[in-house]
Amino acid sequence: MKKNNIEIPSCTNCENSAGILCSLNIKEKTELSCGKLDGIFKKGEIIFKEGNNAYNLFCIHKGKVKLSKLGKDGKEQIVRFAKSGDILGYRSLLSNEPYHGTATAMVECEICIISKEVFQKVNEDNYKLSLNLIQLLSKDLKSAEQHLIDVAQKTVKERIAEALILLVNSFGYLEDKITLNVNLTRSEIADLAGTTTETTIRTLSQLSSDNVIKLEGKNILITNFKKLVQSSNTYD
Amino acid sequence: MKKNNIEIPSCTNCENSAGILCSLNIKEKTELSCGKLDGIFKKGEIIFKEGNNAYNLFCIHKGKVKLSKLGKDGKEQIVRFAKSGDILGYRSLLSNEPYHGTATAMVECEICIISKEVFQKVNEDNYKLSLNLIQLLSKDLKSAEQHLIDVAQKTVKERIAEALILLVNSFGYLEDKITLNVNLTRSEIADLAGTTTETTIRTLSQLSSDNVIKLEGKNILITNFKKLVQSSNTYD
DNA sequence: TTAATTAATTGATTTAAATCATATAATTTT
DNA sequence: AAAATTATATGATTTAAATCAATTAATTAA
Repeated sequence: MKKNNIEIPSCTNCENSAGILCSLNIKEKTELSCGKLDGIFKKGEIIFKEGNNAYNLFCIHKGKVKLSKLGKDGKEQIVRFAKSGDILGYRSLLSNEPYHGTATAMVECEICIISKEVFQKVNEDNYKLSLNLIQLLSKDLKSAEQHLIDVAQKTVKERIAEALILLVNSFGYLEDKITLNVNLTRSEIADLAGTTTETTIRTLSQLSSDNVIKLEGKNILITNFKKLVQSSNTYD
Repeated sequence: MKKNNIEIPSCTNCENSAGILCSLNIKEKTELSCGKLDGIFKKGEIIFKEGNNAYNLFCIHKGKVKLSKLGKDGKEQIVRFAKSGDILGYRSLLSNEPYHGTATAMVECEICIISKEVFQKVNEDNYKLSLNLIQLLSKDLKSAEQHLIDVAQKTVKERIAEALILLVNSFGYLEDKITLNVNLTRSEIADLAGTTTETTIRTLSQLSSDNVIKLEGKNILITNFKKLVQSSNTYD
């Protein structure tokens, strides 16, 4: 991480305030801001590591982050994504546990680093924030359970389609409203869908010849979202 | 559900107080108790159903419950178990969402039913309870993520071994300290491990000939727990 | 107590997806 | 700009586990 001449504003006038911390009043936001560090993480850099002691809350000001866990034989499983306005590490801070997963910058990221003590103090004084955290956890748990069922019961093609939908929902499109606003390697898509790189490549080209998506170098264009949803066999 | 002549004590002197509600003081426990209903659910009876509106918190006074979700083609996926002292439904109540899964009584259960309003009120006034809920959710999320990785990366044998370990951790043994204190059908074990009934049967008899477990009718005896853990290939 | 379901078992066959093996293209590093 | 590394691509082969099929055992209902 590079701690340098970046200028992330105080929490009191952060444009990302629509996120989880929006329920805080000015006094609390000031308190949260007090003593925070701002850091730049380069693409590929690790923000925190699974199993390490948790001392900080990370608030993504700008950028894209993947959360992953290590499985059998060191195989990576991507469990979630995070972007501007999302917070990371709060679970470990509130439960006094090591970080549950590894957070990696997918692009250059600007991130505010808030100490455990400050976060705990603010949380203690604000029921609304606790409730927001409960709801956030609840949402994450719901999608983890859904992801579990998907991996357990769906075909690879359905899972890859589902992975693409998750990417759309997490990061959206470029200005053309069709090109996925994120670039993962085939191997990362595999780690997300729970399959292998080769199978991912084959499946993507299959979806491409089905005219569901279009592959243009690193970019994936979603040419037929409706068909993509059908391909994912999602029922809810 | 049968609402009849059972006598579950007030929360103030419930012997299950070691659970999530232990942080409440007498006044709050009394408040929680006030207006609660007690019900008996017979084996196989549904306590609440995935997708239904959530109006109540369920507190298991006695019994065993499985939480499951429906997947592709109606295939069931067991996501968690609950027993005496555990609470069910709080996620939906706090997030104002329908129940995320279906809760089914695995044996005859005695369950206290607390209304949404009462639970919300008590929760609002007690930061410690909120924190406990956050930690509980956090724990559930952690195991859901682990379960996800297991299903995505492990072999069926490893997953079945893992499922048996989960059953030991959830329900323990009978007095002989070797017989699993819960009976699932082969098909339910399959729904937990994310495989088919036939494969489950074959894998269980394989574990049996490896002298890891012993099959005695409905009962499963864990004759070599250490070997079971090895079979599950669990690394943490 | 017999009939009807539901659960457990075992064998044979199929298949989806992993693995293995190379080849080529695209980045990075030197 | 060349070398080295990493990512993408495709074909051939293997394999774990699902599916299909049929039998027996154990519950539950009539």
